[in-house]
Amino acid sequence: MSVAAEVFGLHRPEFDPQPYTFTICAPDGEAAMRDGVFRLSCDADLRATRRADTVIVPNRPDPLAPADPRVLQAIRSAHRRGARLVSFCTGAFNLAAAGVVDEVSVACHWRWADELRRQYPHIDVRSDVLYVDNGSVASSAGSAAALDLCLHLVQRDHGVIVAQSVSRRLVFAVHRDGGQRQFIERPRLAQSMGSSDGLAMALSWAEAHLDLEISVATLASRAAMSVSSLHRVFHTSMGTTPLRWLQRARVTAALELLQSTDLDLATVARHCGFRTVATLRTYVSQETGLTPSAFRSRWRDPVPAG
DNA sequence: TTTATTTACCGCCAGA
DNA sequence: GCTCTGGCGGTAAATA
Repeated sequence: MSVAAEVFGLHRPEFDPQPYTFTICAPDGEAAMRDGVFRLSCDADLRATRRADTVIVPNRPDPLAPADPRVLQAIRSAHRRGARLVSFCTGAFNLAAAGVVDEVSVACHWRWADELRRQYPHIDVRSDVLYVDNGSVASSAGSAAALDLCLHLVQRDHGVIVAQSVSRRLVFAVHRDGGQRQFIERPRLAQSMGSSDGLAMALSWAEAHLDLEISVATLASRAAMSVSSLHRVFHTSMGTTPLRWLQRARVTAALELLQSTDLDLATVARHCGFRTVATLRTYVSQETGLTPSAFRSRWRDPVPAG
């Protein structure tokens, strides 16, 4: 709940109009939070979901207890009229109970994934990723993953500049891709030899020098380890590969330049380490579904709407 | 969009 | 015997 309030509910004087209007609602205007540790009272009841573009379903206090039928009805109604549904953590139980994720994958906190599968065996439950965005329904694992999902949604709604502004205000250093693992394991190598510092320095260096041609071998050399070890460390600690990490860093930088400058595509490509505009186009399209020019046209206006 | 080339990934193995 | 590392080679993916 606090993640949603922080990202979507906070007043942001840097934007006019505000990117979002935010309302907390609950049956009877009250809800038990954090397994009943405290109760939240709010001004709105579930009728507020009838006009929302996005309905966020935070964690359910007790996934083993029956869901509140009024909440399920509100979720179904919102889904029917085309509102976007978002769940955090055990909120996935409510989406499943409402029958709105029968056809799509749903992410859930790893601790509750087996129970969700047991209760709803026909649903594709993802406990290995941070979040899943199916367009009309998005779901995430625990609280930190919820933050990743929220920033992903802000970027989808308002572009990379607004998302980065929100991220900075949160002092949230790195937005993680949804496909990354829920578990971040610290490699024993890093603990014993301090090589995590080497890796961190290598990644910092790469982010500061994206205009250079950086190969996996270069990254490995900067991190003072072999290519084989680099692959292992990436797989274990981040659930991705060196190249995929590098590509994401390049695309993020490119989107920022597209949105905040008038640089021509060749210059943007060069600044971000894409050797040709065609390569830039491929990755921007992959990430956003838009060509670089279309992305720029879509987000060039710094004042967000809606 | 297609094609050829380069590079990355990953499983396996041997050595420390 | 276990863990970690680095190299090799086949396959897949990326890139020009």
